[in-house]
Amino acid sequence: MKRDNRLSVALHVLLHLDELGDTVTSDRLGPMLGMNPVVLRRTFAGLRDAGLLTSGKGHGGGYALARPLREIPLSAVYDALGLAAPFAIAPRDPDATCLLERAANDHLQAALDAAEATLRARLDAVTVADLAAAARALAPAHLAHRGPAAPPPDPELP
Amino acid sequence: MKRDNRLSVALHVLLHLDELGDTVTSDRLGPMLGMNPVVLRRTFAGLRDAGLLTSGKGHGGGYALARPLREIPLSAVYDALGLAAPFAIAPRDPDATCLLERAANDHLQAALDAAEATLRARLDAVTVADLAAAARALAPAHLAHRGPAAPPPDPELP
DNA sequence: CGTCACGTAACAATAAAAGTGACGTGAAAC
DNA sequence: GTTTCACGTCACTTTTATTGTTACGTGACG
Repeated sequence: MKRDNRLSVALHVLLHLDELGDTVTSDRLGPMLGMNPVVLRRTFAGLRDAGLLTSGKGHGGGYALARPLREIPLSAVYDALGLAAPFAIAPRDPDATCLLERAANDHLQAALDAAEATLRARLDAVTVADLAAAARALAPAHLAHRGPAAPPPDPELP
Repeated sequence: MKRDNRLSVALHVLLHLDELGDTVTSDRLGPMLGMNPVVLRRTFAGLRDAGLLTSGKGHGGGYALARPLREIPLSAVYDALGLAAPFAIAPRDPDATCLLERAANDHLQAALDAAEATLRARLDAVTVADLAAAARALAPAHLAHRGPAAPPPDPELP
């Protein structure tokens, strides 16, 4: 089963954009992340359309944050990427005529919906700035120069 | 993103095995489900190893339930299939050296873990027999000949 | 002992994602 | 105004995962 890691990549990029505080080109970002620049540009299209980052052409062009990380909940990034569904499993035929299959699929779908709601609640409760703060907490010596750190987010909510 | 529907298929088969109350060969099941018999046998290997169904060779062989549906929570089927992870998204590199990436991946993984816990709780709370009851509730006229129906499971828990 | 059906391995076909090259467009630099 | 840069996007290739298919061994039943 192949898993999509665009969300992970997007968060990583947003954090680096904030750290650099500058516009960065996809040609620089590609090697940094070990990805093809074209693939990155494809991924960023959604983030740009969602207003999370800006893109500029020509000299001095590239990508930059459109707003502070504190105003970007993880769920906004999740939505911006337009991931069809977060699950690797799904009912075989949501509109099956067989009643037995229907009953199975209906309950399976309900369970998946509940799980997705949990995921979304988690992503809603944390901003990208919280991740930056968590990173600073991991290595206070190196990166403790970006303003007062917010209290590290509770790493394990109930 | 490709989604796995083996869980849906497995539940469907278990329900039909119960309805037929007999051993069924993969060559009969394949066309019924629009799947290749070999693929079904591959899928059933896990269910057999987990003790959910029995398989017999030769004349009169095929697959049959190893125990009543009431003793099979959906989570047992889920586990028996050995689905690596229920999610289509994942951190890009769980052991990243970049602290920013680490922070992002750690939180993403925690959110995914929470969602999986929700999914598992749902699958634990329902047995395959509950699905059969739900199917009977959908069409009381047709299939109401398999004993008294349990109350239909609450379709939307909090 | 012949047939049936599982269990598996090896291989082909298919499909999805990623990588690649090319080109148009707008913006800045010169 | 022309050159250079970098995005945006298309078309195409490569890669990888899953599924389908064929084949064959093994045990069970008649």
